[in-house]
Amino acid sequence: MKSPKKPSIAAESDRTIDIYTKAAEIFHEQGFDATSMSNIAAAVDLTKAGLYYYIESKEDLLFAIMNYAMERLETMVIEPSRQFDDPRKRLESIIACHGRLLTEGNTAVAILTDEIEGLKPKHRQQILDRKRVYMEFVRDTLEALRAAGRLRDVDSTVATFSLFGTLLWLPRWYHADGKLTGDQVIEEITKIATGGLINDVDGN
Amino acid sequence: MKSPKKPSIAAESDRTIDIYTKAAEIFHEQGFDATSMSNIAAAVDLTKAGLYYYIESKEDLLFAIMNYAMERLETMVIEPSRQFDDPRKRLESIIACHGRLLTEGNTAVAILTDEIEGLKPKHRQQILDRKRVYMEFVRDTLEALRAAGRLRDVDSTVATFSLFGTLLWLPRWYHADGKLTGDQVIEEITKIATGGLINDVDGN
DNA sequence: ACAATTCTACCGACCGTCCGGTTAGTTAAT
DNA sequence: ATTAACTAACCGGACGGTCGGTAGAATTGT
Repeated sequence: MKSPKKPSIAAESDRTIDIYTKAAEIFHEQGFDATSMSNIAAAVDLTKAGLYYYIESKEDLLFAIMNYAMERLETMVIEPSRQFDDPRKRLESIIACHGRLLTEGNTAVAILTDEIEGLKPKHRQQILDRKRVYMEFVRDTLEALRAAGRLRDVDSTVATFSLFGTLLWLPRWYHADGKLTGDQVIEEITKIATGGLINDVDGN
Repeated sequence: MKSPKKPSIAAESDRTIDIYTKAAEIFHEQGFDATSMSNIAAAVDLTKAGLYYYIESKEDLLFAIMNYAMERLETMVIEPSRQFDDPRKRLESIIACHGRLLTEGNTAVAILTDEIEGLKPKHRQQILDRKRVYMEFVRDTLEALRAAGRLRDVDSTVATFSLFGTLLWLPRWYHADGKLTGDQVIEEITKIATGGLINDVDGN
């Protein structure tokens, strides 16, 4: 009766997901290199050998976390935002969805940026390729704005990186128990980012 | 006749400065934890033992680099920008000066953000305190804009972090041999950031 | 003037520790 | 009896750091 089937991303067991989640948190707090497998094992109440019953290697664990994070980005940011035809609405959706992933504590997504160097070249390239797709989705959105005469006179590549910088920095300073709620922070960031990009001559 | 006195930051020898510079570059490329002392030693044509003639410990080396970076931020960003009384000019100066430090390859400044966890708690707190001073300088500038009725309706803390995010992300994607020059990138970032913050109703 | 001494800038070899990962075996439930 | 889910003990290797020593330049004593 309790979770009879769990056809998640790759049919992982509950325990495996628990390990991924905890590992992502610890990687996020301490960094990949500074985290030992014993640290992770202890956090999920296992010995190191017990942990290796579930995973193949440290690098593989990181790769799995990053694949999960990319899958979240794609299904929780790109897909929902793609449904907006209006480029401004689409841009706002990207910021809000991505921001929400980060403020709601999806540490895996936060790791995506910081720990890429921990991957072997082949795995790294796979993740970078998927990130590139995301980046070009954002850039295309900006270019759609430009085509409609609604983008300020800014380079879309620099604009995309600027937006990413703002978003990627978010999990390093935002804490859920601060004076602003996650939704408030997202709204502020949306105001700032769109204000810097959108030509507001006709007020929409 | 050749450099008779060199009263630099702390009267360091040429060799020491060379070590700091090279170490900063390698830390920036590979990360602090992923860099071994032998790596650094080889990069400055020394053995590990020879390297330890100049430094006390790996952590101490990182601390020295970060102190140097903070000193650069203070003298090359805060001090020159403080001379502008007009808050908009001051904000633009902050972005331009900080951006220039990063595009001109001051790797030490780039490290400041990413490798804080490598420091011992006491040293880390010292650096964080100095960074806090910088952050409040930026926030005060935004509040001065607000007092003059020239800031959009945005939270100044979130705005400061957003700006920092954009700047701190810069050295991770900008390469000097790209299609845009450093100055062009800085100008674009300035447009985007100020556009998102400044209330342009009366055009200045 | 020159030998004796001291100092600067380094090196080869080594040490204890910790890490990622393995192996051989145990336990508990089917 | 078999299998899934572990554990205690261990391994090779890399790491940060140390130690004893030394070539050569600089300084000092006479």
